[in-house]
Amino acid sequence: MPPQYDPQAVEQVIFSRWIKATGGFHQSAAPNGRNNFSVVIPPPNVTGALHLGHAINGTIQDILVRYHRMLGDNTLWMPGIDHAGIATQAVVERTIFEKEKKNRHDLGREELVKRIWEWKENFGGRILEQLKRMGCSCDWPRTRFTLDDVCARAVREAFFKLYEDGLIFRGLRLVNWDTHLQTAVADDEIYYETVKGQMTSIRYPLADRRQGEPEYLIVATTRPETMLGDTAVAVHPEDPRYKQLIGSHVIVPLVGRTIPIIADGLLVDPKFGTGVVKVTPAHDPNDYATGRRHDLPQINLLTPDGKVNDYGHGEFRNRPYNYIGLKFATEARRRVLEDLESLDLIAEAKPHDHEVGHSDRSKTPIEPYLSEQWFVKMGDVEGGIKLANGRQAGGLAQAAVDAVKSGRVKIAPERYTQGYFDWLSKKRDWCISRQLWWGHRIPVWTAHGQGAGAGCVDDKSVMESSRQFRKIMEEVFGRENVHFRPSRRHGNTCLEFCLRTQEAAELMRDVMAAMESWKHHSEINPVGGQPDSSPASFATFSPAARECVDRVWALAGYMPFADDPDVLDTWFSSALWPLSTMGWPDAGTSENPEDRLLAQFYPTSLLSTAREILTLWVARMVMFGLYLHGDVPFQQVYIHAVIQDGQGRPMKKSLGNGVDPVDIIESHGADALRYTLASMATETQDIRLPVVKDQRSGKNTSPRFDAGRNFANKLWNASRFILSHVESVAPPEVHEIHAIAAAADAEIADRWILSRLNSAVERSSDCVEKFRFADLCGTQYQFVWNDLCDWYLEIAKPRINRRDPVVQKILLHLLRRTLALLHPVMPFVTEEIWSRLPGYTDTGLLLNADFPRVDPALNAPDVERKIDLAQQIIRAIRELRNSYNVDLKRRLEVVARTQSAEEAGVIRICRDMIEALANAALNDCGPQAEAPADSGTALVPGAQIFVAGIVDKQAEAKKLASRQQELEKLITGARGKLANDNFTGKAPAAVVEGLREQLSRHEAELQAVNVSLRQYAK
RNA sequence: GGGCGAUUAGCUCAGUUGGUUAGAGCGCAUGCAUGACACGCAUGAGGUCACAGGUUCGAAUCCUGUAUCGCCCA
Repeated sequence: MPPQYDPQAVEQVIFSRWIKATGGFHQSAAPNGRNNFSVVIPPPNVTGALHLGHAINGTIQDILVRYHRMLGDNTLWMPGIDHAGIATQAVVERTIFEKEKKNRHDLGREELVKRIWEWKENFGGRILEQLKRMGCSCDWPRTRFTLDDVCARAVREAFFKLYEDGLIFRGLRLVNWDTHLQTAVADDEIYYETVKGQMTSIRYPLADRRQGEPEYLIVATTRPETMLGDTAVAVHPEDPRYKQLIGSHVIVPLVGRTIPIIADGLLVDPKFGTGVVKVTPAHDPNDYATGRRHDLPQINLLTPDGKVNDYGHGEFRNRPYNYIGLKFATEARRRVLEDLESLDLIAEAKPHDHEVGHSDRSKTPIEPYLSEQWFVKMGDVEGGIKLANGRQAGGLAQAAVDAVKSGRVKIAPERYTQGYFDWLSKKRDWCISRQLWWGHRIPVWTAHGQGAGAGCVDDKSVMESSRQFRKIMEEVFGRENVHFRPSRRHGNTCLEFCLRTQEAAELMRDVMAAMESWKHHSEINPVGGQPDSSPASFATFSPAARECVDRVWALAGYMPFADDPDVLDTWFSSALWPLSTMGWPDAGTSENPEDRLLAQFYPTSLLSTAREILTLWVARMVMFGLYLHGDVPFQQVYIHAVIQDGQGRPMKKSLGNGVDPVDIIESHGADALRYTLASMATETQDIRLPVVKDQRSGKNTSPRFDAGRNFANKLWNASRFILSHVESVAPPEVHEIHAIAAAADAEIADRWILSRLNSAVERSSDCVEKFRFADLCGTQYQFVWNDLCDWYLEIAKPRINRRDPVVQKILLHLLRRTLALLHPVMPFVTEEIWSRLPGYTDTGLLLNADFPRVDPALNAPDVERKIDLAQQIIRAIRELRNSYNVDLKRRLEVVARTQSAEEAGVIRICRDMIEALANAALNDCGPQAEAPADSGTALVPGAQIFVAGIVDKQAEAKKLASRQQELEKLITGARGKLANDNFTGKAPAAVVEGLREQLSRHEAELQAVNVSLRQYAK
């Protein structure tokens, strides 16, 4: 073994050994009576690369998974990636544009989707390879992708069920619109930037001005172009300046529209600006809400690509104004301001910084945009909703609230539950449509046909008139696979339907094409309005599609079908992740044992994730889990901390302060990365990691990772040392270790280290169960570095060197247990050392070995106290040697004067170790031991140590005097406390007793100090 | 604006229901090529627990307020 652990030489070999031996950490779904432990990975973005957030979360999950695997549980860690709709499409569109100067419309939908799939196969999901380099023991053969067939099946089924139950609806709402990508984006996909703008005060003339009233109302805005869509101005109902104007009207300059002056206490702050606010319901969220309150018209001014639409014109003071086709926030704004200026309607214009939302994907400003979108209803429903287990809930959000309130889902750290409740209790409907091409298509079709609702004015008549059509469709697609309902699109009432399966969707596309081909045929072969025979191309369609079109044609003639162009929000498929990855809704319908995943591993045991998606993702998984499958998706949620740089800033590409975990794996090793990250994982919400630039590579790194590297190296060297002395030793059985510890002539150091190991094991298990990863690392560090290396190995060296068979057995036992103990945190180095144990064969991977168990028979608190005294004596002697600059090689002459015979007994038992580790000869020991002349002295609890021949009387006296003062202060304090009836009466007996004991110890020590002081004073 | 959190040694952090003289790692200082390890060994220095009040026999810990920083939701 080389004297330095070299991760690069080890990690890849070990990883392939694991993969080979376990089929890629594959966990069977066959029942076997053992406990189950399952985790689904928060699926990383397909475009993403590993960052420290993934690394810390991967480490945490792998620690838990490996721990449970070593406990013998059936352990499933489900890996996978997220198709990340907008992010991925944006990346690929950008690449294509850079290379070919083509945009998505040049390529067309089908071609773009094909290109994105190609990109995904070539470049996507590299993060999974990076997780493997970290040693993550996911069930790799089960890797899922949110857009694969299995996940798609779940998405369609979920959508269909929600649609059928009326929990999915279409509506006209204000959404965040990315004018560049031309899609709605979620709130969390927006970042805010301060933009230097202008606050413009504009005069709105009063329409029906009475005497004494002002000529104008002055309205301030940062977005003057939106005035073209104003449908009211608002004042505060109690504002004396305007109270009498409420109900009158003003004229919107440029467009000439007369709009009311309304009173709204929520929108208007009378102290801000002029106290008059323009209301543009279609272009501002607050105004939208105001518009709803007052039933104001909504005038949308935008085209999807961010230009002024046909509403952007008008007439004012007998002059036409036209802004159609101008870019909204730039060109139109400039023109509006110019026109207002020439009309002398600008009262004031001053610079104003304001926050403007930008799309995270296109980096362009977001426009609030009124558009038709699909929503999942979050709020309570009349009569409640039915969950898959038969229970009722008020609504989806309420079901998710109840699951946490009842404790079926626990969130750690607990404080995060409040945010979860706050968010869910708003019960805001969830906008699930995105105007993208990469994603799960919304499985809804609209039929605009004569027989299917044309001319119908209400829902009932639509359903009535379309009865025969519905019957045909139900017969063709299967009654359980299609659901109809009336729908309003662009003001018309028509019939829409949702199809349940992929097969049905494919058939529907065939039907649409067949319908078009027949239409074409009938146009060129008109025979009394209907063709006498089918078109030739008709034969290319499936029999089912042909049948459908034949029958529909016979019923109603040409009927156009439109499929919804939108795709679903990525979170919709993510919300199904624990279900879809385990095969829902198919699971349990076949004999295949692989089909039992859901039964075996759902609900999962734990979800580990970052706090910002507690609401967006976690809450939605709970909702869908309950609604679709009748059970929560996980029993425990663990929220890990966020890693920031040394100044407490988040790590961002733009700041250049990020550390790439792969760089750390290459420079320090995967175990060092894992250990360091785990040792920082406390309950805090932020972790600071000072970042420095590596001089040689120029890459960002952090000196913190040295801790992990050094620890792995320490373990390596301790193991190297032990292994070189146990080459032909058989692994000891537990009873042999018990016998050694229980023997009458047992070495105290052996009993001590076995007891220390025992408590390290106990604490480690406790830490893992309670997610105390930093404590876990601390416990293991202390055991390995301090107890094992600094003390035990040093104490045992003489016995090791004379090949004592007992110590060899202990050493091998310690090494085996230590490797197993550390394996969940540092899998590579431990597995590598394990493979070098005597008698190792390929069948016995540490990966599958038992995690150490607590062995109460080996607990020895009395022994630990004795060794503690010996350690203090050794330290005291070393300190004296050091402070007097005595050469390490010079053997010191030592006398120990103890408070009682008890301490003297302990010192005698530990005599060999004290003499060896302090390089001293213990000449006398006991309550009456005489201090040698000219000796230096040190105090330990229960004993005073004298070291002969190295005295500086003055220094010693000074040291003692300072201790004397300290002790006197402590003693006075303690006596005062004990004399206080308030204390003795109210404090717990144990505390009072503890103080008494301490006091008497201090008194005894003070006596010894005083005696010595008198001697030095001579 | 609402909520949550942080502030303890030069740095990064522990400190579990209030109870002995507040701990660790890194860094720093001094000494050491010692037959496992210099990615090491030994020893040491270093703290008004952000600030101001309060509760208590007793406060880093509980309460109130202030300051600074961060996060989440609007």
